[in-house]
Amino acid sequence: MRNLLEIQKKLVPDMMEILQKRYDILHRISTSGKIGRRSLAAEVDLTERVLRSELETLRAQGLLSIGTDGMALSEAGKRLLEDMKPLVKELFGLSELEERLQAAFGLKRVVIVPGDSDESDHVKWELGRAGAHVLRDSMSPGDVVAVMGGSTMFRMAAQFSMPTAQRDNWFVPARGGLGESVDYQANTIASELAKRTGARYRMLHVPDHLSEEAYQSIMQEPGVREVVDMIRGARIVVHGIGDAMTMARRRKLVPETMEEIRKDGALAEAFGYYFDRDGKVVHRMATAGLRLEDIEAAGVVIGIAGGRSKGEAIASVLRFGHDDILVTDEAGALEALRHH
Amino acid sequence: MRNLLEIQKKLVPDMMEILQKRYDILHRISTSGKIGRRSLAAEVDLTERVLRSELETLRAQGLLSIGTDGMALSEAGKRLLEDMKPLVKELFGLSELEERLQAAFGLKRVVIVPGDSDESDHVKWELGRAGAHVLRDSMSPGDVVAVMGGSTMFRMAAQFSMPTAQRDNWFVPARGGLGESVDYQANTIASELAKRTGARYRMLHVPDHLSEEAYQSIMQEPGVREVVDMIRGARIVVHGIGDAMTMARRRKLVPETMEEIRKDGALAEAFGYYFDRDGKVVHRMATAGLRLEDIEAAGVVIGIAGGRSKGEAIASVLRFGHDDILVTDEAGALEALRHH
DNA sequence: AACATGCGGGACATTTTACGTCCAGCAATT
DNA sequence: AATTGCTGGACGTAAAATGTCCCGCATGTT
Repeated sequence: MRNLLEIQKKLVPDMMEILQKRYDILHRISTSGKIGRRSLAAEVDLTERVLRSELETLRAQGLLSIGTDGMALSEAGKRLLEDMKPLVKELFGLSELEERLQAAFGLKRVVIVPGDSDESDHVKWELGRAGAHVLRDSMSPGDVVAVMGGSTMFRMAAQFSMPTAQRDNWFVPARGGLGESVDYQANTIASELAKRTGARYRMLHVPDHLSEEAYQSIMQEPGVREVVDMIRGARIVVHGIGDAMTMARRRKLVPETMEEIRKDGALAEAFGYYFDRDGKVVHRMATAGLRLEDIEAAGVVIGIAGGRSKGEAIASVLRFGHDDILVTDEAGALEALRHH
Repeated sequence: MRNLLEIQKKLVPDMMEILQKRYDILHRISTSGKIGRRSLAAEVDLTERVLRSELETLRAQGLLSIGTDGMALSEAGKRLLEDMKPLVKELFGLSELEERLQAAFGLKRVVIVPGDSDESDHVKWELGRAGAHVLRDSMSPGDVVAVMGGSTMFRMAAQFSMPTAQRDNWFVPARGGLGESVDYQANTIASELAKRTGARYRMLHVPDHLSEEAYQSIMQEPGVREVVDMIRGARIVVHGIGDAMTMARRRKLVPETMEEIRKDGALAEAFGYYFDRDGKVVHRMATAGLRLEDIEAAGVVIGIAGGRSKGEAIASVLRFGHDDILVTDEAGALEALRHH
């Protein structure tokens, strides 16, 4: 956050969008030569009326010359486009990257924040904020949102906000307790999110890792059963992405299991599962939380992770193919693309 | 038009305003420490509701921490303000200049475009565009607008536009013919303005300079009389500002008169009158057009002139004291202030 | 010469957003 | 305990954005 552009993005967050839209329009006119409003609208994918408003402001700025036979750039418009050329990459570079990631992994949406989470804490927080933003956009009244734990999710939750409180939204932890710092527990994060929006939440008071029999017996508990049903029916799932080995260690898996998943080529971890480089699940276990089939059934799955070091893991989870939205940083995006 | 900022101003013209507003808010919070919404609204001169919307977006950007005991900057907010410090002058330098000019000459409004008209034609056109903008803002339905001639006025008219055609506006030439290029005639400019907006216009088919008897007789003509009455009742007057001697020559004044006004210290010319450095009128003559008393009676008087070389003339006319709005460029503004 | 096409721009109903206004609930201070 | 100042919710109204349709006008085609 040092140069003018970054400051402007902070103070006028809509600016980039508008800037890009108008640049698109000018650029399209530039390449098309004389063109009419209707055909232009189709090309830049705006409704006729919206485009018209844009054209009016562009004309008011003296960038367009509009005649009865169509419109073209004025001299000032041509000059402006020329002057912009060297800046386009700086301005819209991330948007291009977003589109490439989106196409490469068949995602619905990609959001990239500038920087590298590995290098700077600031970027980590920005990543969280971007994630919060995306989640907010994705939510509708009545939604149940299942969230994972982790430091990224924590930073997301800490910056979450809703314009108006939605009392009929539910936040639930996607999985049980992990024996980590309490701040990073899925339970904690679900409650934080709920608190910050006036929504409601449920807690899942079971350990994440269960033996089969313990699983069967605890599922008999009505208080648990109820929450689990809610979790498994969540419309939105938000999760971080981690390195497989680091997560395995943090989960305190028994050495044999660790060796096993390492042998299987486990590379990434997400929502409690381990994935190899092809996005294949190499390890699964009984869980009271969200299962793979619930992920597949969920309406919107949002992955949040950044940093060059996580790029490969991100690519691996995306290959799994059930994420709809990815929120990452520049370094993570580039690295993920490299492993495509 | 080379750097990012200039490009953004072109493509997103409202951006600077928003940027400044939000910067103001942050800055005020910064100096006030913890402060409430109502008192802050009074300080930054916004209604409570508008301020509230701004605060919401600022908070969404993570720049504010709002508690039940008031608001303060978050760490990110403080850092942003710190990062902005070196850029403030570049960003809002002209606004400060505008305010200083406004205060110095008791104007209602000042608009300054960057650059120097003497140096660059581009600035001349920008000056015209800014003038057009100001005029548009000033107009209300039913207004009669009297315009002077000159190249600046020409560039203003050429870029004038209205969002929606106002059939009940009138454009009239403030004075008669001047024997200059037809493009720069007040008549031509009035008609151009009318044409560009769907408004109506009248022409004044008399020479600007008249002997007393010619004046008396021509005013008997009903067609003339009618237009003259309209001119003299104009609510808005738009004029350029020129160097006295240059204009005298262009007007082809007889040598004796020229010598006379020179002796009187004539320095500037505007709406057909000559002013000395104190803003005193040093020469007046019979005119079928706008008279001084009409200027004084007009609701809005807009002066448009730029360039370092015109700075002194601008100061002189502003001293006269009947202009409400000044549109100039950076060089003209600085020079005018120097002669204050 | 008649015609069809595509153009900008006017018009208007409708949706969406912004805004002014008032108030409830809360925390700190008097 | 009362008061003050704070945020955030609520809501009707004003204003802006938008979808939709149409008209007159050039231009190129039949």
